[in-house]
Amino acid sequence: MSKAANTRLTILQKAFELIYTKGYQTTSIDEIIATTQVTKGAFYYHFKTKDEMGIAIIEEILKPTMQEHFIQPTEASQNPIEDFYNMISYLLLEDPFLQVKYGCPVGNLTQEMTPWNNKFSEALTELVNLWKETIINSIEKGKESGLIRKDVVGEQVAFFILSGYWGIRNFGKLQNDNSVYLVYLKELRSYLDNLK
Amino acid sequence: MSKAANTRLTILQKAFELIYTKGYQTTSIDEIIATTQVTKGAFYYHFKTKDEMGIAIIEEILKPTMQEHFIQPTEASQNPIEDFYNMISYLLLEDPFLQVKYGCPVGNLTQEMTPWNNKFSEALTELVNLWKETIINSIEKGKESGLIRKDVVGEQVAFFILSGYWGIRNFGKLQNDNSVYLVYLKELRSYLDNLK
DNA sequence: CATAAAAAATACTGATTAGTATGAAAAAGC
DNA sequence: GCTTTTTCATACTAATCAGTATTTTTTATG
Repeated sequence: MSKAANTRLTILQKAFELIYTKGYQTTSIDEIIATTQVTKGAFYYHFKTKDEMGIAIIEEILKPTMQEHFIQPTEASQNPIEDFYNMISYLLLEDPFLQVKYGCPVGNLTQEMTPWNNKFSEALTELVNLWKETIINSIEKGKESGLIRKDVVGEQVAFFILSGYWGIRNFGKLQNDNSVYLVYLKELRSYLDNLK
Repeated sequence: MSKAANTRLTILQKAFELIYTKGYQTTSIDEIIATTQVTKGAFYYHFKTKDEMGIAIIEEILKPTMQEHFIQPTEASQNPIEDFYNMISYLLLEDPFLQVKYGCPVGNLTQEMTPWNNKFSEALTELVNLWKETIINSIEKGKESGLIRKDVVGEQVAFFILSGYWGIRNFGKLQNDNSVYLVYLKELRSYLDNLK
């Protein structure tokens, strides 16, 4: 990777960490360049505005991560119900980057940036739709293989699972204690079993 | 109500509206006093800091509203499952103040202010716990009256319902279209029926 | 009405914000 | 090596921010 490309990636990664923990609006460019040891000239060479950097974080950091961790595993799945549970459980309890008190990066950005910033809304919508469609496809496969009841509606379940995940992440932020995750997961288990 | 008390209440109400639509951090005191037609001297006579005003909004606007609209109706309920659905459905589709694109005021504040502001966390936790406990009590009553299965765990269901609500509110913000609510409500109906 | 206290008005401050103007260094192309 | 383009560095600006200092007006109380 060229030195310039490295500078750009460093900015994106460090900025993302700051934004995840502090929020987008309250993370200043001065703070970003201080922690990255990059000058303002360099920053504005790579990004025309702060928002352009924000979009780049979604496209170049969040999107690939989501592809790798959620989309591909789910697509390869043979047992949707088991894998939905494992996916959520992994995200809540085991993912090494995510922390209870900081919630879900995508959920946070959605809450903070919509409905005022169209660019953010579009980029985030694309991200979320990707995840949603993958879940729907997985449910359809499960219905064909007999693991899921035929009368289950994929879209409804997808929204229900993802909503619950975003919501419990918000509870986690509030309580800063992953015991809420454990309670939630028990009920998720029960809900998912009812799809069989 | 004295003129002073009226000034204070006006500030709280208008500030709350601004914060609901724009977010807390991005709503400035200058903006609040501009829309309320109140001077800075008056504002800082009533509130020592911006955060003190924020807490007052939670205590004096959000809390009474929640008491009136969610707590009392649920406590009076004879049929928990039906009333849970109606409560969520009302909030999503009928409440005259709430708007799809702005999400849930309590959820928004939680996302934005935790984990950095302890005062906010405490005030919001109190609010949410009130709601949660009311749901749990209602479930217990439902179990006694035979409307809900005995093996249902109240706390799990409470978290599941509230998480789903917060989450779908965030989806609403993202899509700015209440069709996501309709899809969500269908699955909620199905989930709740499984508690019988 | 007189006085004291409460309530509000005005003008300011220092810090922080995103973004810019300009020039210097580094890298690439020939 | 020379030139051009890319990449980065420094110093600045105008706007906005939460909060303060001070004074004036309004209200309550005797």
